[in-house]
Amino acid sequence: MAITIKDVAKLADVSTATVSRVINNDARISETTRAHVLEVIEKLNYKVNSIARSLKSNRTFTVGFLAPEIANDFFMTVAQGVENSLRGHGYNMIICNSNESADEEVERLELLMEKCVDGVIIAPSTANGEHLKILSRAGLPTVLVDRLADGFDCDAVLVDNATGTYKAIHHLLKRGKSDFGFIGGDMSLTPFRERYEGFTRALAEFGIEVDPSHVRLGDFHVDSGYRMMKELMELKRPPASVFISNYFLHIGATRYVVQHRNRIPPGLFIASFDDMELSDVTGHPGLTIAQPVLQIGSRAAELLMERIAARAQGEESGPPRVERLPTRLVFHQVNGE
Amino acid sequence: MAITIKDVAKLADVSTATVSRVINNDARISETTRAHVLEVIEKLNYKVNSIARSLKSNRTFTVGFLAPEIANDFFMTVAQGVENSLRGHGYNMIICNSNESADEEVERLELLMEKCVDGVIIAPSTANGEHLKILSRAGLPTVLVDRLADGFDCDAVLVDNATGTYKAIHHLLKRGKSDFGFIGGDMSLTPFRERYEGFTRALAEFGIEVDPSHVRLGDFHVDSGYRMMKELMELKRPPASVFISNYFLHIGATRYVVQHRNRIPPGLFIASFDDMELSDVTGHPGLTIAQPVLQIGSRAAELLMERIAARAQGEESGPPRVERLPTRLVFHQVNGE
DNA sequence: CTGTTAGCGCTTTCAA
DNA sequence: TTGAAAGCGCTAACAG
Repeated sequence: MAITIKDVAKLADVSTATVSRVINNDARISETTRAHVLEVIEKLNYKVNSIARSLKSNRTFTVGFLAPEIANDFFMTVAQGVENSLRGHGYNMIICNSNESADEEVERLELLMEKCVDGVIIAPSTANGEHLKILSRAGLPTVLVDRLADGFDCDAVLVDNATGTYKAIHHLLKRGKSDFGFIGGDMSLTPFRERYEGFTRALAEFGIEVDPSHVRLGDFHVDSGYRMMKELMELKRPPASVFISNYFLHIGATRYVVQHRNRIPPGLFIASFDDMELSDVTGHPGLTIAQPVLQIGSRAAELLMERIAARAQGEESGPPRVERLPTRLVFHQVNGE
Repeated sequence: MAITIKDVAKLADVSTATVSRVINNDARISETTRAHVLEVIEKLNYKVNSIARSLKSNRTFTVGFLAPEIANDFFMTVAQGVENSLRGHGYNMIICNSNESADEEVERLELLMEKCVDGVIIAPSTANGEHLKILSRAGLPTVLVDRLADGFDCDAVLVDNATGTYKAIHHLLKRGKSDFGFIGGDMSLTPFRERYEGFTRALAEFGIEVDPSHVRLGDFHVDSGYRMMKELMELKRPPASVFISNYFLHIGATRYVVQHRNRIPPGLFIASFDDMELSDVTGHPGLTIAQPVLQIGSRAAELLMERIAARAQGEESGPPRVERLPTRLVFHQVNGE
C-alpha cells in the first residue's frame, strides 16, 4: 500500500491536519513544523492521493477534451493548445475519442462526468447537439471548438470559415483564376457549410454562379478527397481550379493528382482550407487557408478556466460567447514559380 | 450538489449497500429490488462518482499514456490502438505529453500516479530511463512503446527496426539502386540506432562501406529533414538514393526536394521508415517501411492489462517481455512507373 | 436477499 | 499554530 498522509503524520509526530496544511501551503503553520514535515515527506517519498483530495474538495483540476478522432493532426494540435494554456492554471487534461459518433460522444461524456472533470472541451462529432445537453443539465462548464452544435448553446472557439474562404477565392479570382470546382465535406457541419458560403459569396461578387456539376460533397476524409477529385478530373470539362474544404480531403485529392499527373489539365490550381505539414510537399503550387490551430485550443482553455472559476465562486454564468479567430492565406510556390 | 447513492437509497427506500449492489451487478439481489432501484436511478439521473469508488477500491480502471509529442500522428495512432484494446477491458486512458523532456516526463508521471492510474504506457522521451524507475519503485505496471529506455527494464512493444531497414535496403541494392545517403535521427534512441544498423548491415552484405560524408544525423523533426536533405543535395557528388529514418524527416526532406526539383539529380530514389498519409502524395516514387502502428498500441495495452490483472490478484510479476512486431515494405509508384 | 457499519485518504471546521 | 473529529461517496465485511 502506498504512503498516506497518516504515515507522514505519525513519523513527523504531528496530526494529519498539519500535514495537510503543509501540503496545501496553508500560511498559519510554523516554519519549523513545515520544514520538519517536508523533510519527512521527502524521506517517505510521499505523494498526495488526488483521488481522496478530489472526493473531499469536489474539484479535480482536470478537464476533458473530446474529439471525433484522436489520430488527427488538427484535433491533436488543438489539444496541444489546450494543454499549453491549462498547465499555467495547474490543470490537466483527459483526452477522449468520440469516433465521430454521437453515441460514443455521450458515453465518453458520461465517463468524464463520472471522473468528475471540472469542465469539458469538445469538438462535436455531429451537427446536432441535443445529446450534449446532459452537460448543461449537470451544470458542467463546456467550450466547443472547431464546430458549433445545433440546439446546444455554449461558449465556442472557431475560425471565421466563411471570410477565410471568401478572401482566398476572391484573391484568386482577381488574379485571373476561374472555373472553380469545389470539394466539400459534410454540409451539416459548421466549418464545411461556412466554407461553402464563403466560396459562393466570392464567386457571386464576380458575377459567377456555381456550376453544380463542379461541386462534390462527401465526408471529410482522405478517401473522399481522392474520389471527389477523381470525379472532377474525369468530367468532360474538368474545372481549371479546385477549392478543397479541408486538410484530409486535400491529401486525398493530391494523392489522385500525383498518381494521375498525365490526366490532369496542366496548370490545375488547388486552393485548400487548412495549412499543415503536407501543404508544402505536394510539389503543386497552391493557396491554403491556415487556421491558428494552437490558439483555438488555448483560447478554448482560457474560456473554460473562466467558467470554472466563476462556478467555483458560485457566480452566475454569463451568456455564451462565440469567438471567431481569423485565418491567414499561405501561398505555396514551387521552384520559385 | 450532484445526486449520490444516498439520494437513490432514500427515494428507493433501501440501503446504500443495496444501491451499490445494483450498480455493481451483484448477483444476490432480488429482481424486484433491482428493477425498482434502477428505476429510481433513471429517474434521478444518478451517475456513480468514480472518484469515491476508486478511493475505496484503490483501482481507477484508467491507464496513462505518455508520449513525447501529442500533435504527432505516429504517437496518436499508437494511442488509438491502445484505446481500441482498452475499451474491451472497460478501461480508459489519460493522454499526457512529455514534450520530449525527461523532466516533464517525470512531472507527468507523478501526475498520473497522483491520479492513481492502474498502469502506464510510455513512449520514452530520452534514451536514458533512470528517471522512469519511480514507476517500478511504486510498483506501477508499465509498458514502453516504440523505444526502449536504458536502465529501465520492463515490458515493451516495438518494431523490428533493424530487420525492416535491412530488408528495404537489401531489396533496393538487388534492384540496382546504389550510392545511398542516410538521413538519421537521434542515435541515442532505439529506433534510429537500430535503423542505422539495418542500413549498414545491408550495405555490408553487398560489400559496400558507408560513406561518412553521405550520413547526416540530427533530431527527428521536419526541419531537420529539410536541412539534412539540403546538405546532401548540395554536395559536389550527391548520393543517388537516400534512406530517411522516419516520417517527419521524410516530410522535411521531401519539402526540400519539391522546392528544388531542378537542383535534384534526376532519378533520386528515396526510401523511408514509416508509411503514413503523406507517403503517397509526394509525387516521388519510393519505398517506405510501414509499421503496424495501431497494433503497437493494442499489443501494449494487452500486455499492460495482463500486468494489471496479475497485480490485482497479488501474483508475482514475471520477467519483462519485449515484443518486436514486423514491418512491411510499401512501394510507391507514380503514373505507373 | 438486505441492512449496518467501518473506512478508503484527504480536507476542514471547531476547539484548544 | 496545532489537533480532534466529521465527512466527501462509495464498497465490503458481517450480521441478520
